[in-house]
Amino acid sequence: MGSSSSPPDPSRRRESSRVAILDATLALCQEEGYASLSIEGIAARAGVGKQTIYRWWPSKGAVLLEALDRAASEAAAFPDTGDLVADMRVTLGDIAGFQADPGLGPPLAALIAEAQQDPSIAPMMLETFFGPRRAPILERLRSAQRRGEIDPELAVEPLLEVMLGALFHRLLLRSGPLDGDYVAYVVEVLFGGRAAARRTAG
Amino acid sequence: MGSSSSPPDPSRRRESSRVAILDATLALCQEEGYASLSIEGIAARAGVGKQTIYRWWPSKGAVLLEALDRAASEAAAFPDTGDLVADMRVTLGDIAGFQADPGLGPPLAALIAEAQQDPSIAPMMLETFFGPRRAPILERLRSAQRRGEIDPELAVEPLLEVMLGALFHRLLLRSGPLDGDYVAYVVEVLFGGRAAARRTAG
Amino acid sequence: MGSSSSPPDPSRRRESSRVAILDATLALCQEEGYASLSIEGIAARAGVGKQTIYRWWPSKGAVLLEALDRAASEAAAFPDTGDLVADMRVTLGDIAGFQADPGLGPPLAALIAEAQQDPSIAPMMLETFFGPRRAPILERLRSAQRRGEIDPELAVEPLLEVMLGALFHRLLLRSGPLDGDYVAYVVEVLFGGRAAARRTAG
Amino acid sequence: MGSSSSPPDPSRRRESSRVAILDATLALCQEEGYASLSIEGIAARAGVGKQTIYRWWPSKGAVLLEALDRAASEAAAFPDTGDLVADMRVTLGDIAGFQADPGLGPPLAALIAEAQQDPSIAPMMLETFFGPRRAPILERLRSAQRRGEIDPELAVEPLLEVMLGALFHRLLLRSGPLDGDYVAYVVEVLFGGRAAARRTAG
DNA sequence: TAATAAACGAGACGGTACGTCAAGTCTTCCA
DNA sequence: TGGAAGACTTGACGTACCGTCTCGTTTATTA
Repeated sequence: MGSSSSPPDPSRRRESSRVAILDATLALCQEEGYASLSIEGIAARAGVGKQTIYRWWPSKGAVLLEALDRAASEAAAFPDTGDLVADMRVTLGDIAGFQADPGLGPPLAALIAEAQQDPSIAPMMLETFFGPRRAPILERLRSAQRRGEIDPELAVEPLLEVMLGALFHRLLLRSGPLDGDYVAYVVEVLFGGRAAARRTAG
Repeated sequence: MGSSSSPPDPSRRRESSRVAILDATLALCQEEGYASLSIEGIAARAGVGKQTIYRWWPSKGAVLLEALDRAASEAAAFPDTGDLVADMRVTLGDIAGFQADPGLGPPLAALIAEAQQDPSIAPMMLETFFGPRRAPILERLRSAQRRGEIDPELAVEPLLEVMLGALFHRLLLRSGPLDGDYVAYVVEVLFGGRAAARRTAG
Repeated sequence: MGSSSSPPDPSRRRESSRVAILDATLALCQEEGYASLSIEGIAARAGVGKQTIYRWWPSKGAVLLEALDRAASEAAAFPDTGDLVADMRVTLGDIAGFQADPGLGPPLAALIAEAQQDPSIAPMMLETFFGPRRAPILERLRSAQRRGEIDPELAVEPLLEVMLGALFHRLLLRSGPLDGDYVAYVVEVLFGGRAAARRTAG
Repeated sequence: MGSSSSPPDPSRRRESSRVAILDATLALCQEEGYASLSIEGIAARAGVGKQTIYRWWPSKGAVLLEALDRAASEAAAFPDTGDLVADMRVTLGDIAGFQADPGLGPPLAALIAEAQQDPSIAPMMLETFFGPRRAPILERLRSAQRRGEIDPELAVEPLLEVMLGALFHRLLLRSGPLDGDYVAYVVEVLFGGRAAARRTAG
């Protein structure tokens, strides 16, 4: 018996097709929306056979993930001026700007959406896309702990989840604009203690 | 000439079909996942014609929204003991429990996902599903402001977005468990000021 | 148990609805063709409930049969001048004229077509529609036999079938025009002996 | 821009699917009748996707036409013994036998019926199905003219229409059996001059 | 410098679901 | 209580894509 097909040889892969597919995917997603994105449509737009897509990507979401990752390659700013509130405003502002970009936010939202249906997407997204982008922010939070700006006992990963979750709420539920005011609000509430219950006030 | 089709008369609607459709929708979504949920499948399971679904709901997502709303009718707890941190832990804990429920969380996540593709879902969801459930929490936050537990100048709607966004992050990205520890963390960070930059410490 | 429904009482039938249905049926058939004729469309055009049609007619074809019968009530000419060839030319010409009428031929063809699918139509058509119209022609053929114009041993019913079949060929297969030339040809070949093999010629 | 879809490439066509579709079509038509014949049913019975049918045939009738043409490929007898009446009896008898066959007559009748609703069927039928089958009969009639058996001035195409129309009458209206007696009658009346008005008798 | 083997474009295939239309049945309300 | 209105279940329509499977055609090493 044996397996009927061997895995493809990456060294023979045609780079021009790969790029054409990624470009077509992002363009179609931006123009028509993820809902009407189809493998057939991508193949036609890229001038590529469907099999070439199926050969190299496991799913439609994986193609979009790579396309988005490629498009978002410009590094965000991760300043460390010593002022945590100010630095976080800049960093979160960059991320909010990405999400508010009409060409990038919707594909990202679509990808998060797709992850709900396709269980292979969520881990791929966390590792490939979010992981590398979050690492410097976690590092900035840890440096803040070392300087005593934040309680050193606090786990910083969930802190990042809260910060980004706040942005996701607006990205996914469209409950308001993803602008500087909202970013400032989130930073103020988290790092400025603005919502802190004044339990010892009395 | 006149319009070719008139809207259906709700007084002639058959309640038994409506309930069968909602039950079938939620059951199928729980059993097979939203990805393989289809109007055809719902109709078959409910013993109903497809047209009956198309007649009364604009989209698959709208059916699921109503089905989920119906299933989640039991009121969550909104205590007001005077201890904001403790009360928020209870309330957020209830919501996290809902999202962690394997029969309710995935459909909710699917609905948020669907809202990314179908722009009519997001507002419907905010008004029908989230709105009524959030109102008592907002009221609790305002009562906290009146008692001086929270800065009275602070807008409370975005505060709720931050709290719920933190849960959404785990619901949608599966970055960790939606348990009491996480809820306690979020409440502590927001209302306990645990992450507050100690700018005046020196 | 017993049958759940009793046959309707014809004395309570509303004549205005019957006429509206027949008018709508023929009009729709002429305007849009039999293929797109539907009970729903007839009911809507006639301002009548669908049930009213189902109550009084067994099938769509039966409605059209009655509608066509009603529209074709003007008697054709059945002369008996003593000249069989001339008389048949007039009579067949009348029938060909009916079939060539763009408002009457296509519905008749559609009815013959429908009879192929609905076995109750063919006998109904022969009795209701064709029977009364053919009787005077048969009578004319018999009078020709009595006068010695036709072999008295010959059965005349099949003779009529041959004559009308010739017209049906052009009606149904559109193999040529249903005009006076064709009628003259048919009459000549049948009653003029134009195609007769000249076996005794020598 | 250019047309959005190109015609399919016949060289890539799968013959096994074509045959399965034709077999399924004729079988279903014989078993259940043309009225309940559906593209869905054919596809299911043939183990084929619906698109494969839509790709290669323009309509349900066209599929049946090809199926019937395939089933009726055995050549009929076209003798030329010199005796026109006898030869025509054989030839017409063969055709009547085909039409009287319970597996072939009804599909042929259904096709003629379908041609009334679908205007593309009639010419297709005349060219593909009837044309080749009629050619040798026309040739036989012309040879009869050359021998003086028939008036050489007579157009033979309409003569064929009259002969076959006679059969169609019985096929479509079920006014009597399509047997040898009827065939003999028709041949006698046309070529034997049995119905000829004896205008010069007196 | 061929030969050769893989990836490629193209697209037909068996399927599933779409959203629409009409069939015939059943129920409600009106005159 | 007959009839208009129309919601209901059923089932077929023709379309869009799915993911798989050949086809010839590049393309880029290996012989």
